[in-house]
Amino acid sequence: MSNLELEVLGQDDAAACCSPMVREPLGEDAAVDLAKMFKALSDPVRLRLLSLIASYEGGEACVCDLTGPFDVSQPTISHHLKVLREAGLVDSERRGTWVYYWVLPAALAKLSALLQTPTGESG
Amino acid sequence: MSNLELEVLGQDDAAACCSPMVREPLGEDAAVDLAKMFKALSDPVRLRLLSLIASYEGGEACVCDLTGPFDVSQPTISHHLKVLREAGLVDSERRGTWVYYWVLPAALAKLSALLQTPTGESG
DNA sequence: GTCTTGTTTCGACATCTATCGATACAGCGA
DNA sequence: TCGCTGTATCGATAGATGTCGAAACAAGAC
Repeated sequence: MSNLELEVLGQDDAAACCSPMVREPLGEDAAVDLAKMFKALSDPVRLRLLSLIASYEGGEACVCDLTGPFDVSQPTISHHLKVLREAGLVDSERRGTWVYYWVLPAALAKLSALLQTPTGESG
Repeated sequence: MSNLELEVLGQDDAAACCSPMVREPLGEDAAVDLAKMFKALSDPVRLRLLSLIASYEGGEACVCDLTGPFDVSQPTISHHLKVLREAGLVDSERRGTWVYYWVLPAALAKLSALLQTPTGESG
């Protein structure tokens, strides 16, 4: 019971990690972590993969569904999926022959919150 | 008068550009454009530069304020600022000897909206 | 165990990128 | 115009990255 309580407190601490980057200067360590995630999003194929995965009914897609819509080879798709996974933007699970991928909403929400601008200032 | 009205309508059209990428699959052209912006954000120094610029009183900073806080040379700072500017994330203006940079909130807002996840789903 | 399908990893390669010091350019005051 | 400060560009370099086909690995059916 006491171990469970400690874990919950730990999660609370971790949740207080991101405010808009325009509010106060980013630290070096935070910038390194965030740059990794943005780098994962900096390729058109990977952006489209992420979007396609998330758009699927049920919010997940099998790799076999992902190799057709792109003009790159299957190993390249695998490579891109690995980059997304290692950046913490998606997770995956093997179910028999097939491997399924899904987007991690918390990671996107973190980046979205980071890029928030002060309310009402849209240009 | 009629020309002004057309321009206003044009701006209204441009504002209706971004919905969350998790909602429906991104197209190829949109992905290429967006990847460029994410690529600009994929370097730790550039992230910190963007954040520092936006955090300044008045929302803008002179290059002379930006060369000190980083462990890279002045030409490297210039190069990074150029990348940010060409990605449409910042704009700049020379005022005599000094060059000032400021963040373009609409660009950040566009990316933030793109990364929005369905309300209430944070993990 | 063999064969098949699906997926990941490997190695090579062309291209891209962050960084540097040197240099060119921009602006100002005397 | 000259000398100075501030900034952008240039050319070179080492390291990173997207892509491919081949090979290795994972799982299922017979």
